[in-house]
Amino acid sequence: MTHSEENYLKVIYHLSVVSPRGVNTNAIAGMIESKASSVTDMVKKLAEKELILYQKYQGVTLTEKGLLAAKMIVRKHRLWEVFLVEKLDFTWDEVHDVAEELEHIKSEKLINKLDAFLGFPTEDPHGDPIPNAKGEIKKIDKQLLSDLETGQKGICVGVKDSASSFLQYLDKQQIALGSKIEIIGKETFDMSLTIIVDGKEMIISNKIANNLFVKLAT
Amino acid sequence: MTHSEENYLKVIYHLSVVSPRGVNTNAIAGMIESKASSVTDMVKKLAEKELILYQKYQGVTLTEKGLLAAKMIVRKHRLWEVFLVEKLDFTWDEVHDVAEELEHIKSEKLINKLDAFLGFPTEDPHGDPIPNAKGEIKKIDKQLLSDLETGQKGICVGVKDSASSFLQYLDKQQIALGSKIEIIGKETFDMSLTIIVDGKEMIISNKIANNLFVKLAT
DNA sequence: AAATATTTTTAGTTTTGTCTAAATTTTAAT
DNA sequence: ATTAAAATTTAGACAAAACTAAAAATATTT
Ligand SMILES: [Mn+2]
Ligand SMILES: [Mn+2]
Ligand SMILES: [Mn+2]
Ligand SMILES: [Mn+2]
Repeated sequence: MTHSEENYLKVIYHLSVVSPRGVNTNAIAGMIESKASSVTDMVKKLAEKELILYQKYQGVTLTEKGLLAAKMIVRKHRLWEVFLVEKLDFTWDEVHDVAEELEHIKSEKLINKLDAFLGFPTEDPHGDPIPNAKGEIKKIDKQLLSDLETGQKGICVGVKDSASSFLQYLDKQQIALGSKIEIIGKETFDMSLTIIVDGKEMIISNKIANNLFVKLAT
Repeated sequence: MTHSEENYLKVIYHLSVVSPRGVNTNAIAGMIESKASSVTDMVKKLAEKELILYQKYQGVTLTEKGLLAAKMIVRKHRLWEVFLVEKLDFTWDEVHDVAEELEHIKSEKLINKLDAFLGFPTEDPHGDPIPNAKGEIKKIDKQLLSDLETGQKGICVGVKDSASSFLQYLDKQQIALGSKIEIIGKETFDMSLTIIVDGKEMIISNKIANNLFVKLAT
């Protein structure tokens, strides 16, 4: 599989979460940063290789084979992110672009040895699950902070968006994975939240709350 | 720079050692495993980018810029080889192909952090020198085992060829970097050598002796 | 020095992955 | 049910990196 084919497969995999009944050409083009016509071409090739099911005008879905291949790319991406943060002292906002390149290195032995070296981590630095060598993913019990009610408490376990500007904002506010968050107020006008993060009170916008995953604390 | 351009540059760099007055089209084609006509095309592109000097029919030489770029690729290749052996427990015959891919990852920060993580190694698992971040290379005092006289002793410090079949042969004979080698006899007919490796006597062919580097022990 | 062999370059194709512009199909709105 | 809008596909083109076959330049023999 080429570099480009792998990128398409991964994007289709991610889009499948929200569009399980078929991923659109345009959505793929948006993620890959290419044009719809280019997507049509590539999608035909992937269908030819039986990695996806493609019906003209109806969008695409991954086959079993394509799903496993996509998971293996995601596995590599996330393991490399763990390596960069844990071993090379990268910050969580610096790792994504490098991992985008590293995920294409073709060596099963490499990735399995890396996995062992890192102690078989189950989550990456952004709280996303890492598929194991068989492609199995441990379901993480989490929900968006924006879905919590006033008075509820949770522990920050992941980010939905991992744009570096967002991650750097979180660093500045001292919000990290593991932080205890309690909601003490909701503004109905703009849906902004007043929260207490590890004892410190602050106000965050709805957009922030919409991109933070928490595990509900009872 | 593309993947392919980097491979050409690296090959030209290696061939420059034996052909400092200009590397031939055919020699490059042999190493890249492509055809002379393809080399001509690529060589024009590299000259256009001022990475090499190219005169029709006269071979190519690296510019300062091209030399530094080539050294950075070699640096990455060898640091990744050290990583694979030291941290992921690969054997020295398994690392080259993976490093061929890893050497193209584009991140200065990554390679310098990797360098630090590995403790700034100066040689790779095959005894080849690793250029530092400035492109400086520590000259290693070594010579071919085949150039030693009967009675001389040395310590194995590197291999000239690093084909996995050769490396596996060395493993089988328990010859490794650091082994003490003494020449106790030379056969004039086929230039085979009788040697003592860490106390163990054995016979090796001229081809083996021609691919082993030793540091002379006084 | 001329003839021959070798090396290198040019010319013309191919494949991969992209693009623009036009045509087609599907979806949404009157 | 038409019509308008949006999404998707087709057609044709291009750049990168490879190839084969033929032409040109250089090197080697006789
Ligand atoms: Mn990422
Ligand atoms: Mn991640
Ligand atoms: Mn190598
Ligand atoms: Mn090496």
